[in-house]
Amino acid sequence: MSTPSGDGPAVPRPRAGTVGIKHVAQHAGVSPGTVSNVLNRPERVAPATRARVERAIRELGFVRNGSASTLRAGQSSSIGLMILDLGNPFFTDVARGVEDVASERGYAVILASSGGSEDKERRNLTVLAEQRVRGVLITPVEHEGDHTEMLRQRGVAVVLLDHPTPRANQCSVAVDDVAGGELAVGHLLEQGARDIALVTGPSVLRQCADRRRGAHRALRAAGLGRDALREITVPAMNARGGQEAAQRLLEGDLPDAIFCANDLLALGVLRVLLQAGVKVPGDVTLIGYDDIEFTAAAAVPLSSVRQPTYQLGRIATDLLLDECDNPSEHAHQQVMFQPELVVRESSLRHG
Amino acid sequence: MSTPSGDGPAVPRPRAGTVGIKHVAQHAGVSPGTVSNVLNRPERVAPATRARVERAIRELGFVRNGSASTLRAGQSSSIGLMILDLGNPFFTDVARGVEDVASERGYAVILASSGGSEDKERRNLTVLAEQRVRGVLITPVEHEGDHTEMLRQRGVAVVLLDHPTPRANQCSVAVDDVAGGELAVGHLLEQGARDIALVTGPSVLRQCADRRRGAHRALRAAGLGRDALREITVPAMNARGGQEAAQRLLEGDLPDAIFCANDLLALGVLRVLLQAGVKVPGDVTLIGYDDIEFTAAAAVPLSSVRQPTYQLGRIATDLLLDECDNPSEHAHQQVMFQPELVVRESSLRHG
DNA sequence: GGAAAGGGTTGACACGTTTTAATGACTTGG
DNA sequence: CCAAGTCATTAAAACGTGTCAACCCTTTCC
Repeated sequence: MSTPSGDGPAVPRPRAGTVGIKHVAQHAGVSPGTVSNVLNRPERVAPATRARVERAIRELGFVRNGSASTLRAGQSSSIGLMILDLGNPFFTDVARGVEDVASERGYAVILASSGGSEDKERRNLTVLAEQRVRGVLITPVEHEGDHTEMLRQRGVAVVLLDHPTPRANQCSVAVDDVAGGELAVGHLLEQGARDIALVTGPSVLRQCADRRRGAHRALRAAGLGRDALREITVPAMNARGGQEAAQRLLEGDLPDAIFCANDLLALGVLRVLLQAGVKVPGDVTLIGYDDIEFTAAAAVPLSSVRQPTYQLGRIATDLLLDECDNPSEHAHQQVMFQPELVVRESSLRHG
Repeated sequence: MSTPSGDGPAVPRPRAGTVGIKHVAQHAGVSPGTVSNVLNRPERVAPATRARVERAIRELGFVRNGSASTLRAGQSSSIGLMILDLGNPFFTDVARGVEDVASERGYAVILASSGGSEDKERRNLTVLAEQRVRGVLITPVEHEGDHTEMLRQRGVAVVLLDHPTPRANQCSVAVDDVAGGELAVGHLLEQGARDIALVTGPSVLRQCADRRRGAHRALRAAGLGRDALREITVPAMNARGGQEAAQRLLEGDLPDAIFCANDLLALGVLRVLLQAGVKVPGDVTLIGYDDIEFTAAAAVPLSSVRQPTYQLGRIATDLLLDECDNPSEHAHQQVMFQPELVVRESSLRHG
C-alpha cells in the first residue's frame, strides 16, 4: 500500500533531497522522536514499530543529516588526521592504520595534508575545529605558535603522530629518530666511510633535526668531528629534492657515503648518481630512511631504517579514541618505538 | 524576565569550547546577526563595528560552528574525494590536483579511500551524504548497483574520476585505458615478444578490464590470437600482488614479455624476477602502467604508460565545482585524455 | 480490584547559525 | 524643514535532529 501524499501543511516538501526525520515519521505513522530512537537506540523501540520505521527509511531514501546531529550533540563522531605529505608512502601507510582502527570503532576519518606548510596546517586545523571533530591526530609542522593549543582548549583530544611531546598532558606516538640517524650513520662508518653527506629537508622539521642529531652522535662515538658531515638541505623531501641534492654533490668532490633523511630523497639521489655513471655502492654508499616498499625494488636495493608505520597509526588512533570515549579515566601516554636498521646492497662497501 | 547586570541567563555558559556567536555579540555589544554579517558579508558592516566584532572574536577564541552553518544553509562547502587506493601514488597525485583546485576556490576536501572494497565505498559515500557535501569526485569500484545514484537524486553533483561514464547526464574525466593497453602491448610486440603475460587485478575494475581489452586489440592488430596472452590475476594491485604473480610465473615457462596493469605490480614482479636470477630485459621484457615517480629509479628503469595524473584531478575538480556553483548553466562534459608510452630500459629487447 | 511498575511513545524544546523583513539613524534634495 | 532615500543594525524565524519529562497502556503484585 503506497500512501498517496496526503501531506498536511506541517510537512510541506517531501521532495527528494529533503527527506527528513519528520517525513519518515509521517510515512511510518509515528512521531519524529520515535524515528530518532530507531536510529540511535533501537533497543528502546518495539520490534514491530522499528520494522515499520526502517521500511519507511528505505522507501523514502532517508539519509540522516549529520550537521543537525552534530549540532545537537555538540560533537561529531569523526576524527581528523593531519599528515605532512600525501605523496610519501610512509604517511599513507600510517593513514591506513588510522583508518582501520577508526572504522572498527565507528569513527569517520577526515584526512588532510599540510604538505609541510605551516599555513595550510593552520587552515586545515581550523576546518577540523569548525567540523567539531572529536579528536585530531597530527604530525605537526614545527613552528613557534602551537596550532593544536586552540583545539585542546576547546576540548578536542589531540595526539601527536610521529612526534614526541615535551608536555605530559597529551599523548604522542613516535619513533626514536635520533637513534635512527645514529644507526644509519653508524652503519656507514662501520663500512669504512669517513666523508659523509647528509641530504635532508628543512631543519624546522623535527624528523630532519633529530636524524641529523643522531648522525652527529654516531660521528662523535667514532671519534670524528661534525666537519666529517657535509649537509645538503633541500626544500622538499621528495625524489625531486634528492635529484637536486645529487646534482649539487656532483659539482664537487663526491663523499664516501650519503645518508638521506628519507627514502624518497634517497631514490632521487640514486637515480642521478647512476645516470652520472657513479657506482653505488662501489664509489659511494647510500642509505635512506623509512624503508618504504619501493626501496627494495630500487635500481640498487636501498638500505634504510625501518619504522613500524602501520602500527604507528593504529596505536595513535587507539590512544586518541580512548581519550575521546573515556576522558576521565584516560591516562596520557608517550609511546616511543625503536627503529630498525635494514641493510641492503646500497650501503655495503664490500658487498 | 530582565537580565541582571552582567551575565544574564540568556547566555549561560561562556566557558571555553562553547563560545558561540551570541557570546561574541554580547562581548562586542552588538546583535548576533551583526556578528554573522561580519563573518559572511563583511562589506555590509561599518568598519568600526567590524573591528570591534573582530576583536571580540579573537579575544574569545571563537570558531564558527560548521554544523550549524551547514544545517542552516542546507549544504556544506566541502566536496568528497573517493579514490581506489591510498597506497598508489597515481591516486595521491590526483588527490593533490583536487586539493589544489578546491582550496583555490574555497572548498574543503574530504578524502576517503575505498581500497577497492564495494562495501567500504558504500559506507564512505553514506558518510559523505550525511555530511551534505556539495559534490563528490569518485573513482568507483565497479558493481551492479550504482552507489552514486543516491547522491545524484539528492542533488549532489558527481564527477567520475579516472572513469568514463556511459551516461550523458554527468561529467567524467578519464584516460583512454584501452589505448594505453594497446600502446603497451603493441610496444612489447614490436620488440619481438610473442608469448606475453598480463599481470592484472580483479577484472571488475574497469582499469584492469580496459587495459586488457587494449592488449587484446594490439594482439589482433599483429595477427595474433588471444591465446598469445597469458593472464595472471591477483587480488590486489600493489607490489605484493606483483610478487605473487611473478612467483606463479616462475613455476612454469617464463613468457617473453610481461605487461603489468600498473607500476606497483610491475615493481613487485621485477623484484622477484631479479632475485630469481632472471634478466630483465634480457630474458623477459617488462612494462608497467601509470608512470609513477618511482619507476624511473627502479632496479631496471621501468617502461610505462604515462597519464596526466595531476591534471586529471585539477580538471575533474573544475568540472565539479562548475556544476556546484552554477548548476543551471553547467553543461556536462566527458573528458578523455590520451595516454603516452614511456620507453625505458625494461622493455627494450636489444637495449 | 486497585495501586504500582514498567515499557513504549510522544511533544516540545534546544543546539548555533543564517536570513529576512523591519527598525532606527543619518543624509540628501526640494 | 520635511519627504525620501541610504545605510547599519536588529529581532525573530527557520534549518533537522536528539533528549527528556510526561504520558498512555498493559501487566504485575498484594
